[in-house]
Amino acid sequence: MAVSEKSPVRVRIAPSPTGFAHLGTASTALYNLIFARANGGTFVLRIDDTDVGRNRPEYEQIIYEGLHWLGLDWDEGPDKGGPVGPYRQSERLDVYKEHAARLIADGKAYRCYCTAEELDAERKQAQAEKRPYKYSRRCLTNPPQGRSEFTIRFNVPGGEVKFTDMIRGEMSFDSGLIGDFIIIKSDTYPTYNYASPVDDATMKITHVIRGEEHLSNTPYQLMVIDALGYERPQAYAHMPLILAHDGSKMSKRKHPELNLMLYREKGYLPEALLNYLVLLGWNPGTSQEIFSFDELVRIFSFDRVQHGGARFDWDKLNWINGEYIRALSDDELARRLKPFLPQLDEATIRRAAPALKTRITKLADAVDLLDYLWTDPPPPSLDQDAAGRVRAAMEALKDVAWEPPAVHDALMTVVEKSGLGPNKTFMPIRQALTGKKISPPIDYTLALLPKEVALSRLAKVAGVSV
RNA sequence: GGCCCCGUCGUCUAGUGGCCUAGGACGCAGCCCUCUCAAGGCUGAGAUCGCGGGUUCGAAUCCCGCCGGGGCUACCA
Repeated sequence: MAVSEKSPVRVRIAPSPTGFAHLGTASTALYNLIFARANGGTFVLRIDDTDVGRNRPEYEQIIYEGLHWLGLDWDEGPDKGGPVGPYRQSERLDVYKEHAARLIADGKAYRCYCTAEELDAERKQAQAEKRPYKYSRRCLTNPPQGRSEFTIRFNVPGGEVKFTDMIRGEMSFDSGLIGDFIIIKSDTYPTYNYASPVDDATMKITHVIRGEEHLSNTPYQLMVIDALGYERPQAYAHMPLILAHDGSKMSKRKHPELNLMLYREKGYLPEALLNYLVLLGWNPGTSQEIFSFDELVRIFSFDRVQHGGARFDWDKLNWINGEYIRALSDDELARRLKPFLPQLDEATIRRAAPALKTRITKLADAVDLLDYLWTDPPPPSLDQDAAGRVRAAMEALKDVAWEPPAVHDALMTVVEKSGLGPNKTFMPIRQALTGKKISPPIDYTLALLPKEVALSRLAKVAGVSV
């Protein structure tokens, strides 16, 4: 993507601290960071906390945590500072107020004393008459007297609003269809379509990369920037939305996959999640599907971004996560597994790593495979022959080095003597040790357990006392 | 309702007038490998390209209409 030389690239994300860290925030942050790094630009984090009713400071911390987990770190933000701060909208109230005063002085905004009820009635009236609703502009010409509570409305000038979307090309909206919208609420806080462009302009944002839900908001914001006499961002990019698996919009209630922290809890690797997200709405035009961040910085481009929303698919995410896990070294896998296996010491986790690698798709899957190491399974009841083979195995194992290869060799001599397939010997052992029919390869299943514990579990099912 | 965006296998997608009897990936099925489960290898099923009209010698690709989905239309962001 060619970028004009005139000003250094500055991009931003502007999440609202109104709940858990959002998947969409992660996705938008990723595209912004890629673009920033590709152009030697700056990535800004701004907190859009103008909804007094829903914002909570702890939610801001959760956003930081989620972004840090993914490695999507910002250059300027509320916690880091920077040349164009403050970066929290609630701390920029005077900025919005000053700009609003200027707009009013220029006749580009005006106070509105209408009550919510009156506006509601206007809207219903328009609806009943099947007429597209636009604010009546009553307060522009003859505001009601003797009221003290007011909002400030933007005086929409009319005309075409044009801008460049890096994904869709030239966009054009008829602002005659847009009513005078509120820019300052009666609680003195700014609305989104006002605070956002004021901040984008004063923070010298050059490229606005955000979700598609903001495409229709862009003309509102551009009008504000124009009215203030600021330079507009060079371009916008509206990324496709991430839809629920059934094609509907994701909702916090119905779709837990919206919650970023869920992925960490389930054991998705941050780099795998990022890889999946970038593929949801973009492709390189080649068959490559696994990308490092640096690779993305090199090859990502907005002209290969999808225009329509993409459905979230756990299966594909799981596959990608598995690919990343398999690509990890044993040491690294063990390190990442550690928080998921608090019952085990590091050495044990490390010894299990090779056997786990191709068997788990998420880190948390390791628990099912290894929980026999800290819980005693109920002993299965075996028939005489099987119990006999277990006894033979105990005998063969007694003096063997407690490592998978040695264990394996010892067991094979028992298999050979039995004249039966290996499973006839291995499965009873597996069940005796784990209580399950599925476990890591039998040599690992044995060797991961302390030798005495393993032998005592075998003894229990073989009907011998140790 | 108005404005805007979108519509190719179940899902993510390639495709920009002939190379498409529509390609890849995930998932699914079968086979091979194999101590279980995976991983890996191979094979296969799966899309009349939302529908209907045009334009053209020729359309998934261009045009129009319709239908469907999504977004915005808030003193939410």
